[in-house]
Formats: sequence, structure tokens, C-alpha cells
Amino acid sequence: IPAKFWRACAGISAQEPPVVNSRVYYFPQGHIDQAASKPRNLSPLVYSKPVIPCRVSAVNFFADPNTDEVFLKILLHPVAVGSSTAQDFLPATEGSGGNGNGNGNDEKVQSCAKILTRTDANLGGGFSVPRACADLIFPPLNFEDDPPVQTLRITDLHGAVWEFRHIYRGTPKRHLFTSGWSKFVDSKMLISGDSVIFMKDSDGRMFVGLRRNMSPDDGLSDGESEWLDAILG
Amino acid sequence: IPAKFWRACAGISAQEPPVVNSRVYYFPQGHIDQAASKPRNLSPLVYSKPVIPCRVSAVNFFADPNTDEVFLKILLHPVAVGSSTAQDFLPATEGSGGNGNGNGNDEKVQSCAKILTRTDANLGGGFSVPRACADLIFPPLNFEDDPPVQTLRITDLHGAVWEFRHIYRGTPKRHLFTSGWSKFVDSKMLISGDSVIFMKDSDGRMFVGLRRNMSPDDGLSDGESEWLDAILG
DNA sequence: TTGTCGGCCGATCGCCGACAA
DNA sequence: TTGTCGGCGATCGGCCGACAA
Repeated sequence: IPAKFWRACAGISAQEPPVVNSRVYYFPQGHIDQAASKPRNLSPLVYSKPVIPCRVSAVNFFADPNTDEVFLKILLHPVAVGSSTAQDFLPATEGSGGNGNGNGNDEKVQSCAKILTRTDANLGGGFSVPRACADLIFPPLNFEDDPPVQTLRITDLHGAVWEFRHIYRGTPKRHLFTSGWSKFVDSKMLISGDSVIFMKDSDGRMFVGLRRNMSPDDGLSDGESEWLDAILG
Repeated sequence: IPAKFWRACAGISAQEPPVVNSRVYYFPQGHIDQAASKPRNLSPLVYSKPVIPCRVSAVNFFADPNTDEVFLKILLHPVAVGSSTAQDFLPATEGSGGNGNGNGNDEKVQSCAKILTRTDANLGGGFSVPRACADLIFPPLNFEDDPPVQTLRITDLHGAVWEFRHIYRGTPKRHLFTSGWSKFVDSKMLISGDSVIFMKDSDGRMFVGLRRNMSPDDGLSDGESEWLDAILG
């Protein structure tokens, strides 16, 4: 997926991806400790060392086919210790060689994220569209219509297109998604606490990405929370 | 699973399972040709031979955890060619040594199979219980009630219990499953042409097994069939 | 005896404005 | 501006007898 989408979906709390040709340390034991699946195809010699100086030879951006969660694949090559200086290992924010990430087309992408409320995630319910999202991302409604309404076609990070009925109604007036939203929540298995990120590129095409809630106690109904509290004391 | 259930579910067209200690021929190439997954852990020497005389050392009965389809695991041990006679390789119907299959408790099991009609398989619909099934397998209804009705608890081949509302009604009167049937069809992903087999052991406990339809053109709606016919000419 | 259909009733889905935070 | 709720209309699941094969 394009780096610009990755940035928007990873969110502000995510670390900036490393830059191609920058130098980093690889900690084999830390990798083993934190990785969900064991690293493969690495010689036992690698594991015997506490730290290995490396050069970032490639950074690629992906979205998980099942969960839509974004992640990176970072290709590392070991380098001789003598050929580097301490400065090379500082967190790089600008390319130290060939303004990298294989993505020169870093056009501006407007994005708007929202954490889903229980009402948003409730199946059969709709989605309260944040005002900023409607103004910045979606095509303007014709407010002479009563009610103003349009059907949006928004692409997810795998290229699948989702349709949402976008309507401006109620008292006081507000932007809502109705038809299509429920199917999206169901398909993506979204629960309250998760986030959706709506994006628009310079051509006006709209995209939607997800960020799953990592806090374990969230995404439960009030009843479930109380029940859990009772069990855990 | 018990051999008696396996027999009932495999049906009359299935070959009788081999008997323990009987002698059979193993055809490696035939195995490779017909098996869905390649046989493993066999030395290349085995594949080089067209046929290998074997002794059946174990026969075990299983039901696929996902599809409920019954199958056998037959453990073979190669035997020296000289130690056998032609008679040993005839299809055995009675044990040639130690009345086998590890299942002496072959009590009588009453069973009744039915091929599902479109109406049976239609989600939201019921199930027309064959008269023989109601008479032979299920507990008798109290025909003084109006309508006669009971809830049956029937165990599948994995030990899961399913509830069916069994009612005798309509004009003319007939046996039907209503509540519970739809969920069963959905969970087991049954389509018209598949079969259900109801069984009762000597203790009166009821069981249900499945047999999937192997004919490829079946299980389609009329519209789908016509459409397929049109494409295929 | 049993396969298929139309009717119909109740449950659920999902759209709505009201209201308050 | 927007989260939650109750209302309620449309849709669908699923139970029913009629009727014919």
C-alpha cells in the first residue's frame, strides 16, 4: 500500500518508519521475544550475537489481508562495524541516502480518524460522521435537497469498494452513514474502541483504513464490563 | 466413532471395511493418484514397487470434524510374499483372525436415512420426517395431544447435541421438524441432495450423521441449474 | 405418504428525530 | 457538535395448512 496511507492509518502514536539506507541495530533476542512467529532462515550464528549493525535496504508498507491492520516489512543487511559512526544510528527522520521508502509520490493526503462509539459499532445502527470528515473528505452535499443525501463509494486498503449512504438530517442536523455501514462493521468485525480512518488523495478518490483498539478492556458492552469486573475483583 | 455408526453413515454403496489381520494388496501408485494429499513418510523404495502385500493391523473409524463425513484409517504392515496364499486376498467379509475391527460391541443400531429435498434444505424451512424414521427411531408422540409435539435431543458424531421440535400436524397429518432444523442445516452447510441419517442405539439414545452428495450437478436451485445448462450447452 | 407453495404472524433490522451532554 | 435512546415501518425468518404428486 502507499506510504501515505500507511502513515494515516498507523496514527500519530506510531513510530516513523526507518529510511532506506539508514543504519540501525538489529537485536535478535528482542525480535524472538516480541515476534508472534519465530523468525526463520536465520543462522544460529545470528542469534548468538546480542546486537547486529545493519543497513536498511528496503522498507515496504502493507495492510493485513484479514484485519486491515497496517505494518511494515523492513529488509536489513548486516554491515561491518567499522564502517559506521554513532550518528548513523540515531532515529532518522530524513533520508540519509536517496530520499527513500521507494515512494517519491508523497502527495498530500487528507485524512480524518474517528474512534467508534458503541452506537457506531452497534450492528444495525448507523455511523455519526464527524463534521470535519464530511467537510474535508467527502464530496459536498447539495443542501438544497431535503434531506441532503448521497451514496459514497470508498475503497479499502485491499482495493475493495464499499458503499455508504451519506445523509444530513436530524435535529439538530448532522452527518450520518446509514445503509451500507452495518455491512462494513460486520465484515471488518469492528467493535467500539476501534478506529476508522477516511482518506482522500489529490484526485478526490476516497479510501478507508482501520486501526484496532489495543486496550484489552475496551469494546465491551456495559454489562460485559461489569461482569468482567466482578470476576476479576 | 463406533463402527456401527460408521456403517450406517457410509451407506449401502460403501465397501465393507477390511478386517483386522486380513491380508490385502497396497498399490502405492494408486494411492498417489487418488489421494487428496500426498502420502508421507514412505520411503522411495515403496513407490518403486507396483504392489505390496500387507497385513491389516488396525482399522479405525472417524468422522471429519468439519464436514461430518465418515472415513477409515487403515494401518498396513508389509508381509513377506511367501507367507500368504491367494485366498488371503479375497475381499474378506468375516474375520480371518480375531473377529476384528476392535469393536466387539456391534449391537444392533436402527437407522433411517433421507436425501434432503429443496424444501428440507431451504433455510427457514422445516424438515419432512419420513414416516419410518418417526416410527423406528424417535420416541412415540402422545397422539392425544393436539397437536402432538415433542423436543428431540439428538447427538451428532462429534458429541454435539442438537434440539429439534418434532410435531405431527397438517392435512393430511405428517411428521415434521420445525424449530432447530434451520440452525442445523445452516451449521452443517447442508444442501439439497445431501443425506441425513438418524440412528438409535439399544439404549434409545439418538444420533445423527451426514452423507454429502457427490453428484456435482445437484444441490442447485432450478434457476441455477438452467443457467448452468445454458452455459454448458 | 410427502414435496411444494402461499399466507401470515412475530422478531429483527435499520432509519428516524428527540434530547441532552 | 454528536452520543444515545425510543419509536416505528419494512423486511425476513419461520410456522402453518392446502393441495397435489
